[in-house]
Amino acid sequence: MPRVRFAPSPTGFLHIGSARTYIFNWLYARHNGGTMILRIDDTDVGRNTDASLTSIFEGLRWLGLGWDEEYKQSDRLALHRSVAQAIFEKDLAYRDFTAAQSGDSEKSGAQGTWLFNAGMRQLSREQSDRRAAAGEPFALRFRVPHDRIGHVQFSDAVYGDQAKAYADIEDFALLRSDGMPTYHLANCADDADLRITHIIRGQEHLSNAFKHKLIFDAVGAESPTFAHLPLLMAPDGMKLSKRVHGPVVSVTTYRDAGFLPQAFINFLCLLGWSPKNDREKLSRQETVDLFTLEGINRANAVVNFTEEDPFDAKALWLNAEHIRSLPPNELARELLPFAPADLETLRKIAPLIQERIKLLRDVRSVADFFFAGQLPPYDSAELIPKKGDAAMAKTVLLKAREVLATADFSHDGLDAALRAASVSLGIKAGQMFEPVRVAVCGRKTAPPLFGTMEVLGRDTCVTRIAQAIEKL
RNA sequence: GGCGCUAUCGUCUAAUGGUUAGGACAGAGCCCUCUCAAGGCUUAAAUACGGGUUCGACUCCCGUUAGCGCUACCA
Repeated sequence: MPRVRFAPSPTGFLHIGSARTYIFNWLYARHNGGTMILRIDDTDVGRNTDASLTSIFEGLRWLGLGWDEEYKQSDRLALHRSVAQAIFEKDLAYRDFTAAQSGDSEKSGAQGTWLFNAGMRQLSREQSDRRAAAGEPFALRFRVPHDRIGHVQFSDAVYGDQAKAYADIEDFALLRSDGMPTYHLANCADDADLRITHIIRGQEHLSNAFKHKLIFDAVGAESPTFAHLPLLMAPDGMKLSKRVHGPVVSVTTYRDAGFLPQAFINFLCLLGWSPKNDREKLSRQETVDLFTLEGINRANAVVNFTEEDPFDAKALWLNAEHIRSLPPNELARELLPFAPADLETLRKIAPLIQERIKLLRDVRSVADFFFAGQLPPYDSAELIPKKGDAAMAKTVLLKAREVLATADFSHDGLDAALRAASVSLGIKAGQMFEPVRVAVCGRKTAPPLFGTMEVLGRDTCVTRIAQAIEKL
């Protein structure tokens, strides 16, 4: 039984890259009948915030992909320290009394990789114990066997065989001088303890995986299978980041704009993974059925957003697709938080706007005239039909008012009545409908006229037409 | 700088070494039509570059270039 985990650190809002990582883990678990674990990696006390914790839970709850077990790393410090101690006892780690580097260091300009701080590796145990006992602060570093010829190696489920020479891996820290575990240690200690079988995470960790392999080996734990995911990039070519790209990459931005969770999930899945059969629009169950690690590709994927347009066109299209395939009553329910109307009204409106909105929030602009008691002001020139003039508009509206007073107010009844009216006026049907549409909706582009009028009802329609006549 | 990873239309992607390099979104055009959509049809658009290997390379190998990641007592 596979056991997978999503391990966010609560240092910022949940962004779409993290959401995708969660989704892939969840999909893998569900496809294989495994266990999905949520673990909050909160060992960086200084950067943790409650707001981001809230954001993570809110985002995940919205996705609606539940997890089976939940942990918090800060509850597990004793485990981390005991693992560190065990590694130290085996002499696979040593105390480093060098003060922490401050700021961005010079080493990026150096000739090679920094491997360790001089003098600390070969400190005798006695010396080390003495200085520690004297209260001198130290970091605990992993003793990478630099002198050994050979490589750390593992096979990544996505990127294939990986190898890195011992000589190229620096003595990374396990424990900070304040005694807190580093990411590497806490991460591996927990993964081993929770018996994680597959680590599915962003490719930024591919290089870290060598260190992790070293830790797993040091504690005698079987190394989980690694599956690294290609990164999500911004159109500017940079890795997606909360810091530089802001709320456009926040999950809640998508939620608040009116994405359906499944559409959002669908979009994210297609970034870096393909079902290989040209399928694009997928239901949750289809995605679970189709998902495999083999379908994941290796190249980074760009999320095409801009400042003016925060959403990738494909995401929008997928959302529209999912909206269109919803039963109207369900769409009405989804619309409820976005529209100033009750469910009953929305049920009537939903079929009219279903194929006209890309985001749930579009209901406010597309169906505004259903909600407003009084139409917002519009230019009376709008009432003039194609190849017509103000006089024609007036004639049309007068006739419409007359006909509508008694017409059967159903789609077909209205269709018949208004077409008949256009015939009796000797004008084209379109010239008849246009002024009526503007009078009733307040603008030229709107959902189909008869269905709209049916929902609006006789009183509202007749009143609005009368008001339009006033304007002419 | 070192190490690692990657490279197919603008974007997401497909292609047991043999296809006219396919699909989708976005773009353009046409049709349908009471407007707007939706739908249908058409169109434009790609294998980063250079070498190999092979009868044959998007596919395998090498190099170049470019991008990304890691190189912290962040994760």
